[in-house]
Amino acid sequence: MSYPVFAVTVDLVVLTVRDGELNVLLVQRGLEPHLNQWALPGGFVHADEDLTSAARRELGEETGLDGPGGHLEQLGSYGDPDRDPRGRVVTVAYLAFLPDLPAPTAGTDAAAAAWKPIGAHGLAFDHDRILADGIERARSKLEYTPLAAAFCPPEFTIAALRQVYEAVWGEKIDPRNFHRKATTTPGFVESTGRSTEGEPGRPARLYRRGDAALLNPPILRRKLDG
Amino acid sequence: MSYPVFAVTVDLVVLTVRDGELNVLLVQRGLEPHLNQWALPGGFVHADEDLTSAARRELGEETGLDGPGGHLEQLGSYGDPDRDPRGRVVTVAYLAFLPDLPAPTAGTDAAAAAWKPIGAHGLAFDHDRILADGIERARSKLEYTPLAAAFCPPEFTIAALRQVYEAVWGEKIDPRNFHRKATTTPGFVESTGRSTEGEPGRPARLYRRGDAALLNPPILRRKLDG
DNA sequence: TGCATTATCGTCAGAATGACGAGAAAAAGG
DNA sequence: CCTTTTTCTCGTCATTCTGACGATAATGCA
Repeated sequence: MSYPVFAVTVDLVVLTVRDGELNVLLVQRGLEPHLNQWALPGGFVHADEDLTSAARRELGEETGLDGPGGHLEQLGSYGDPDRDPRGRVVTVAYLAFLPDLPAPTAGTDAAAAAWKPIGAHGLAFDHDRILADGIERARSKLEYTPLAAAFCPPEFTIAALRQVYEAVWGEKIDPRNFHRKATTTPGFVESTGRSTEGEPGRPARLYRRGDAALLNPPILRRKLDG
Repeated sequence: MSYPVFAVTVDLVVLTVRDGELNVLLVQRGLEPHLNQWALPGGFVHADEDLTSAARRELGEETGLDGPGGHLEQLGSYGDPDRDPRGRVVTVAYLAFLPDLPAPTAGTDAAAAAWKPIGAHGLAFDHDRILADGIERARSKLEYTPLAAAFCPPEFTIAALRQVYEAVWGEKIDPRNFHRKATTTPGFVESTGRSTEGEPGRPARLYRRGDAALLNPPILRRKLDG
């Protein structure tokens, strides 16, 4: 049997919220092709490695971990014949949500790693498109799942959760209506009994992520940009 | 540079509604491995071929076309190291919705092709899992998109559209409430002005698919099995 | 003490939903 | 030809959900 030969990589769209803004983890390439250009972190899948394992490994190499509060899912595959000058390379993109904590560390084949606000970057390969797809997926996921909590530390306030929505969607949300929605939607958040201390304003109750896989009813954006 | 070598295939989850039941297109394998076992249709990606083009080509080889009224989207990639005994094979799965019309024709490397009701098949490779993922995706897509119309011919009645939801979700829906929802949700369906003739009961108005990419508000299932 | 800030609770009108009644318009059958 | 059956379509009504926004609670800070 004869069939074409491919290389397979994983690329990561790692999102976090910093200072009320949605950020993505980018690396400056230390190898050809696209030397010194910014790109999504990623690398080749090893010979005896699962795709998800490869994504988790790359995530660990760049950030440290996707521990509790994080989330990792497959985003999609990209395989245009001319997307990589080295030859036929199919990449399986993964989407990760992380709390703000980690400071990125450049991997072995990267000159630098940094959080960058989402926006117009001229990324290497087809990474601009992969990033756009990841952001759109994230915006949609927040509507129907409790994954906004994946952007938060294990314990968080309703206000912190709301700021995730505001950052990812890029629109202001009424704090009173959001509070009602978050606390009454079954399985979204669970109270820990604790509260914040030392912050300005009235102390806020702390919550952890609930056990629902889907929000019912969902939290819908006002305007759909379909 | 050295890295592992892969083969890349596309596999198709082709769904349609026949006699009020959700059906999937399966082929009986004409080659090793898993000779004579039922599997999802698919094949190797050619040397100079886009992933989506490969999926469309395979769909054409098995069914004839995914013409107007149909829909094709990427479902996800599967790459466990031992998923294919021939070696390291990553498959990119695609999900297709088609109207009932076509009768399947066995491709060159298949002994047979047939529509089968979804349910417990012992499919080759990891195709049981891919099929389950495709069905779950379809159920979810009907909630938030107008893609139920992709299961219908270019002109269809509201009742036909409702039967798609009932088949895919496996639950009965009140015809009167569904009629109100379908006709008032912006961009879901557009009236053609024509009506059915010769059918029992009052003639039904015919509609075509609307131009919305997302349904707002969505059509939510009662029970979430997530 | 008074003020700014933030969290939380309540209220109210409008929209959406689920349950269901009832009429309209055709085929089918005596 | 007239009745029955079938299916489509439009209304009604109570309940729930949403968006807008007022009011109060509980803290830090001047």
